[in-house]
Amino acid sequence: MAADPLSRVFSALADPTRRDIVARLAAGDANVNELAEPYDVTVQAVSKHLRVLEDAGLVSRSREAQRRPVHLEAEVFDLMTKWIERYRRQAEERYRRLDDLLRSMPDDVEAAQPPAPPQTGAPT
Amino acid sequence: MAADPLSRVFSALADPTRRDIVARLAAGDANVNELAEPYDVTVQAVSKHLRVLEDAGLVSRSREAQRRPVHLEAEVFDLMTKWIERYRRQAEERYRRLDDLLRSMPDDVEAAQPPAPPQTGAPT
DNA sequence: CAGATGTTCAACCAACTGGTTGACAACCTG
DNA sequence: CAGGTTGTCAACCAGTTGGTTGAACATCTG
Repeated sequence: MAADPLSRVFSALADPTRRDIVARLAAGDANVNELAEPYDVTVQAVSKHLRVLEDAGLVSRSREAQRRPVHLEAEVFDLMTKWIERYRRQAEERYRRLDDLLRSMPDDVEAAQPPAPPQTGAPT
Repeated sequence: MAADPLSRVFSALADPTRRDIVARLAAGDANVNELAEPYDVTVQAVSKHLRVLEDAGLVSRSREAQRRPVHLEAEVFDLMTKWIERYRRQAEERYRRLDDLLRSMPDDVEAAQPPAPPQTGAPT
């Protein structure tokens, strides 16, 4: 269970059952049995799914008698959206600039090799 | 390789190497050897990573002599952001309403069981 | 045509995943 | 306390994943 936070979150949401659980938790907290009910798997399997979501920081579990209400922690979503938006924007920006460049070029140079778009600096 | 599109995208980005490749492609197209260079794995391994990214619709590969330039397809990002935003918003909305409710309650009812927050309807 | 270069395919392997069953811990309730 | 409810832990299993090596394919260049 090492893996960086971002990998854990993406990985956790890569499973449809897990995404569905998140979707349902967005409507309100629930305990394990309730969550497991609609799926055609054992409660243990759902318990495992919840562990994965918890390790990813997507949910938290409190204690309430025998029950363990599961609560969605929406903040972690930001981690993903930030990552995604960063590179989406960068790609779009690059696209725009390439476009401008092409538009400003004389008509007969079409076959020339496309000059590497000016790097703006983009680490990791 | 069945899996729904959303699972494929999340799954593809769950790997740090793959995320790094996407990050670098945001700065401009590149071919397999170039992409493989910084990592401590064989070119074949990177080729496999690219296949995963391609299956997820995150990149496309054209042909250019022996080379196969890889291009980032940023549109698929929308699929994720839409999913994320939907439930993030819903969770925040629920939170806000619960907050209002608590604020409007008489002081001495604290110990009462929290009424299930009014479901607004949230499928799948 | 004979290389060199760039990329993929095929077979294999260790590690991880999502599922199972069975036992057990924790807690309310009769 | 006995027994039901709720949830987790442990061991196991089949399938997937990320990596390897070795061979093959495709294309430019001498």
